[in-house]
Amino acid sequence: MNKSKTEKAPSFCACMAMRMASRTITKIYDQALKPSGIKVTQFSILMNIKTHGPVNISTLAKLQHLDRTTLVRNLKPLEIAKLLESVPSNNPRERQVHITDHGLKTIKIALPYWKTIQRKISNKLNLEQLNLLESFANSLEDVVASEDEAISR
Amino acid sequence: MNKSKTEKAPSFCACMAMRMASRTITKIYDQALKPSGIKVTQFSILMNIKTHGPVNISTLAKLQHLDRTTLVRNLKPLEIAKLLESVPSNNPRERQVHITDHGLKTIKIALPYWKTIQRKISNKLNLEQLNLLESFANSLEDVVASEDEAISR
DNA sequence: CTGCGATACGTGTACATACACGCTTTAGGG
DNA sequence: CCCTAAAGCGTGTATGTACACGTATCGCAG
Repeated sequence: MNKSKTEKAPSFCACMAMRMASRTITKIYDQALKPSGIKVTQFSILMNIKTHGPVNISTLAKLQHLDRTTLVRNLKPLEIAKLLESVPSNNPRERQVHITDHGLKTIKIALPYWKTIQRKISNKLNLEQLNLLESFANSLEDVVASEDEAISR
Repeated sequence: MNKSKTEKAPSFCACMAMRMASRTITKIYDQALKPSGIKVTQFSILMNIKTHGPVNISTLAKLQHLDRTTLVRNLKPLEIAKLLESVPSNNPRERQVHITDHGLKTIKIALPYWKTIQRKISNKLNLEQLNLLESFANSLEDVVASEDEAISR
């Protein structure tokens, strides 16, 4: 309490704070979405595909700022559950992922639950904080970019 | 841009924004820590054990706001790498986890890399944002608590 | 002493995440 | 036409994450 500044053993880690917050909020959303049978990550994928029509996997990964190979794995359970389909396209080296009727139905079920928890969270954290979250992520992207430059240089 | 308010199709999801930011910042930290051979999650565990002396697993999990069973898995690679040890204690139902010399050495190597990236991030995002991150996580904990009440009631 | 709730731990299962690698195909320069 | 760079995809491996379940021990009420 009486340490002036700049000293202090390192304890607070921005990354771990972020991860902690991520874990916590994920648990909240997953809990809220439970009646729909899908998790928030899956809900997000379905919404993205619904919005951006049939897309190939790489594009979808970029949309979600997600590693492509991660997305490939994440699609698996959704395909098995018949919530979406991935079919070969004209270009034989790419596959088009599109949502099924079952997927649309599931979204319709999940949406009210999502809205409710989204509202609850938005009340708890004010809007500035939420917007800040986006700018936060964007700022971080910048850091990544500059790191990449440093490497390729 | 000209939509007044309250309308707008749902697109921004607080949870997914958080997860995205978490993925991004994790990648940055892991990249920075690469020369030390450990990831930021592992660095965090080692630091916690070093700071809080030998602790049992449940306590450590609470410290990290992490599910206990998750921590059990996360300890595995660290034990295999001999960075820490988990030994039975007087109380036969609990194990004491303590850091090894090799673990201490690894921390010493990793620390400067951690400090550098932490500083870089702190410059990019101002301090208020970082503090806000903590309050953010705490606010979320409140939501979890109230949800739990709602269930047990 | 017996039984029961609370404490502490681990595993099975399933999903999320990303890096290293390898494969196929396409487009374009020579 | 050939060859190479780039685009697109998937898998092996390893870690992170949490829930459901089961096991063992302790402390204590009766």
